[in-house]
Amino acid sequence: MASSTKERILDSAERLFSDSGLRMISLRDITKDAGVNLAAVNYHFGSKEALLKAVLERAIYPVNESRITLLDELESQSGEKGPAVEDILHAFLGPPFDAWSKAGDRGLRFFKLLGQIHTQANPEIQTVLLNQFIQVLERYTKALERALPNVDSTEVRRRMLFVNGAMAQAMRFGSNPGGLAPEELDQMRESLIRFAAVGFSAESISDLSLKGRRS
Amino acid sequence: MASSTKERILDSAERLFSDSGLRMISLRDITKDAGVNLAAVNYHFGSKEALLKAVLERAIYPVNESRITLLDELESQSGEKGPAVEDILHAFLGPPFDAWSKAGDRGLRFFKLLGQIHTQANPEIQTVLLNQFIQVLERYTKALERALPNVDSTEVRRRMLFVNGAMAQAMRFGSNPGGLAPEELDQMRESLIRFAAVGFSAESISDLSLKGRRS
DNA sequence: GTCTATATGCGGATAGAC
DNA sequence: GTCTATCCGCATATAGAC
Repeated sequence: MASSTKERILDSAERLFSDSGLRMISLRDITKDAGVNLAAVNYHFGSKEALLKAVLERAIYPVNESRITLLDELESQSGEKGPAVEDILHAFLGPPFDAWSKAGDRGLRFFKLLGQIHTQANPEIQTVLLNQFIQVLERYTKALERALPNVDSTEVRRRMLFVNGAMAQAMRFGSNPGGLAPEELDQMRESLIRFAAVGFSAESISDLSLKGRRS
Repeated sequence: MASSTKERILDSAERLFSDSGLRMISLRDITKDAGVNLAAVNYHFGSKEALLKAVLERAIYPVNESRITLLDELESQSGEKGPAVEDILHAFLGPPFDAWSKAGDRGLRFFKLLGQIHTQANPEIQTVLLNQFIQVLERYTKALERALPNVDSTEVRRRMLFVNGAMAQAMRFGSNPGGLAPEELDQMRESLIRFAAVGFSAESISDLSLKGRRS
């Protein structure tokens, strides 16, 4: 067989949840799309919520795993001063973009799905998700603090927030109807890394006034 | 009376939609929270979707309006070269932050609500929303292109995407339980403007390689 | 493991009295 | 304008035959 009932359910659920939200999609929608019986969901997963968890784990785990691996490699290869800002950001931003371009439709869906979770899922599921990501975020924040000894810690964390938001927005944009061609996707990634690296390396706020620099 | 039935419905709907999503919240939830009768929603607004539109218009219009006004002022006061990047970004990012700090709980809800719309609303509502915002975005993009003659147009648009995402993420973060103290909010805004201004002013991608700058 | 049939409840919307 | 009562459809979940 091409794929098992369980996998077909996961595929359909991932696609439909991502495109249209968690609550808008019924088990009937999913089972119809997957070409399986309605009762199969409860047989294989137990409930709609348990199905959502299974979808999440399958989709998200590989990206975070890859980010950790890449940072490990960077740190083992770098010298006393640790990896450079650009390299760190490349390791952080690369995997989601790679997932996007390599996995075709499935890759970009990952980010829509994150958005759906963030706005709709119950706290328990959000926590499961957040805990995984926080581990990654902490590792990267520490690496960046080391690479930027002149920027204070709370400022590094704020900037990491900005980078995350910028990345999510770029992904959402690319997943619109029409989408992005492969070379546009590459440009987007490089632009983002550059934008983030320059922003991260900025001096702290007090150095320059934000006004009166016209002409 | 403290507020009319219509206003109480709008207040409750805004809060509940923002916190928990559009589809998760029923008219029964809203009318119970507002302390009004279930049938009042259909009497005053006609349908759940019409209620959502009313909530949106009330929440979003003032911010975009304010952004346009501020840019008008900047441009009338600036000379031949037009406003500086920092000033433009200040005008773009200021109003949402002001709404946030001034309106108390209501201000921050605005951004959660945007997120809900983006992931859950039907295309018609998204389009209404987007059309308003696109006008603002176009005005600001043109101003930035003028201020950055050495950065090409598609790159300016990409960076505007990043700024939007960073802003949204900052807002979402601040709206978490615990939230941000007023002075932390100010720091967040200044950090974001600085981060964005520096990122915007970066040279185009080809100038520096992104690798091999370690040690 | 997979199906049909059904239990049970919540959803939006409305009719019609007051 | 506001209320109660109700229509009707769709949701999740499960029972039980095959």
